[in-house]
Amino acid sequence: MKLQQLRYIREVARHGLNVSQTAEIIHTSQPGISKQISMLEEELGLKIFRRRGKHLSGVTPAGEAIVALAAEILDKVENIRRVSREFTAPHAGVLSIATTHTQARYVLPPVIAAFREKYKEVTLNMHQGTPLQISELAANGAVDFAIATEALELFENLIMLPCYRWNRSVIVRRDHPLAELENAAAAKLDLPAIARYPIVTYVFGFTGRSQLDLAFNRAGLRPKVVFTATDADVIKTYVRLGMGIGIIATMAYDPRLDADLLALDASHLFASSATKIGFRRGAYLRRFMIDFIERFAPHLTEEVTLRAMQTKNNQELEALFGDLKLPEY
Amino acid sequence: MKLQQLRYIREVARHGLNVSQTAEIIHTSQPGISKQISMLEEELGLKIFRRRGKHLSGVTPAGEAIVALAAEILDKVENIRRVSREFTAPHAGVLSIATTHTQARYVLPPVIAAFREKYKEVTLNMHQGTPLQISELAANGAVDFAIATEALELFENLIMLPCYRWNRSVIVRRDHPLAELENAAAAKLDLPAIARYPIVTYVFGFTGRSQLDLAFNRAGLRPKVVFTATDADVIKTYVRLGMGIGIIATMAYDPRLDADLLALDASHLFASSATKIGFRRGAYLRRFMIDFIERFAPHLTEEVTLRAMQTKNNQELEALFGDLKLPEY
DNA sequence: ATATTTTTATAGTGAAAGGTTATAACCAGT
DNA sequence: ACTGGTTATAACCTTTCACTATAAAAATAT
Repeated sequence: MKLQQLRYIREVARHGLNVSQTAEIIHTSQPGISKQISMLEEELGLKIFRRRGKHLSGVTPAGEAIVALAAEILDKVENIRRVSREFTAPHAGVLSIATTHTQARYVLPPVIAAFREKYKEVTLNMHQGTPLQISELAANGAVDFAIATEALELFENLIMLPCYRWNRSVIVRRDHPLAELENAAAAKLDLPAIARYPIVTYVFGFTGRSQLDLAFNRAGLRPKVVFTATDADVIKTYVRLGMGIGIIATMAYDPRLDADLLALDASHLFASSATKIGFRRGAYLRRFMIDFIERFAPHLTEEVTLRAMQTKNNQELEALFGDLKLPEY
Repeated sequence: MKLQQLRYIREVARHGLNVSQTAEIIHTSQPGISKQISMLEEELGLKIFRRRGKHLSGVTPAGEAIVALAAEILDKVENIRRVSREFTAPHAGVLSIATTHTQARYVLPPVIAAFREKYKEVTLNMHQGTPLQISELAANGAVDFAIATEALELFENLIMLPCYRWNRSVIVRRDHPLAELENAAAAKLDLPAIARYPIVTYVFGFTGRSQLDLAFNRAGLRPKVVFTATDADVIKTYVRLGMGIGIIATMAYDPRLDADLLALDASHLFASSATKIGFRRGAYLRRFMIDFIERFAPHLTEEVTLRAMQTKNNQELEALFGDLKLPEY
């Protein structure tokens, strides 16, 4: 048994059992892969893949178990490499983060700036995507961290650490009727008042959109959502055009740049959402990665992170953070 | 990085950093190992082993982490092999058990007999040793199961399942003063009565000997232990010679073969001990292995065993069995 | 201190492995 | 039945790997 063989079966399983395509992706020849897989099957005395004629058509039950073990092995091999780099070049390396617009645009910039200042030799890769894409990237090991508010919990092999809670604001043009509430008691803004106007907000599945629908449903209201976008910048643009009132994450309102708009705190109307940072269970975290987490969420100290890494499933993880008070914005 | 290289560093680390000796043990040449280790170190860009001149003198901090990961990887490779054998030859294989005299002689025979009946193609290896040796064998993966009453808890990487509780009996010659208690109420036998006579029992560290000392100490008694042995057969032999009274595990008294001796139940005098079966955390258990466990301890069903395998440390494990009532003999 | 034994590194060699290209064989969808 | 895509086989070549022999260096004994 060779590591190469394990790698081949993992990659082939990952890429839809298409050997030729897999060969291209991992820059080797198709016969090489086919041959090594056959040899491994020969050695183990069983078929890992089911075939229909010459084509691979499925994974055998034994194959399922073997491919899963192979993946675990290769992850650990990667961990050996990481440990080595940690010792040979502690402040150099690569940090890949996948995240959503909201985080990338409004939350991460100061964290990233400070991080880069300290770790000048760490190459930073940022990938923007939908919460689901982000989670998948992290679950596959394509990126080190996923930072998002949704979808992270769908992957059992992601360790998610809660970072902070945040609320929503209603943003309106200064000539909008609701603008009169600017100096009134916050309680004056209520759901019926909002539902009276056309709404511009996030697409479903983005930035805690589900919490928003939930609140209206509970109140028995059917708001007129006239436009949805995946990011607050687009939303603000259409609010400016007078298309309606916006509902966005509070941290996406910039008092300086958005001076022409008015933000009305709506934290009493919608349940707050928690943004989380997720990484792969079993991955070895470089020191600078642990440091990044702590910079992003100061309560996630090295000790807390290491403890979370020890957990085996999401139940244990939740037990760990069950009674934690998160900072709330 | 090759699996072979990982194997070499693990073996060298295991065998006191002596490359020549390691080469002999694993049946290969010393230059081969030396070269592969150098190549791996070259690839990772760091030294795994510290050297004094040409001799290996220690493991570097990075090396510690790497060797540990290598061991985990190789364990999983072994698991792949086991999965394969499970599918290609479900009822064939090897079952290696390390245990103490008491278990091997008095408890296991019927279990083993029934097991062999069902799994004729499973080669059984039994190893007898001290509780500590037994635990080490299991912790290293040299055997599949360790069965013992002591020392198993010393290894964090052993999953131990409690099998049954057992008590002690005092065995005396029929001409001994204590023999008069044969038909009396059990309560008549007490610690002072026992402490009055010279005692023949287990060596410290064997078969729950510690429980025995504990009981006497608590009662403020200093029994005269005149002879200690590692097994009940030897103890019985010296009791027959009139050297003193014996205190042995109740299941080690055979009414038929030991008809010349009298066994007085002492379960009310000494706390019962629990015999456990232990196996390596992370090991893949073949079906016949799980079946063996259940035959040995019927309450350890497949489901219970699989659940126990999911635990990550001994605390979790204890939580799982905390409120379990074991069969008691 | 010196000699002897033990241990590791280096060099050279042959067998085997592993990847490559070319090509035949085969399936799947039109 | 044909065609485009996919996998298996063959032949070839380079690299790897383990082996033996031997040199070099430590550790141990004298």
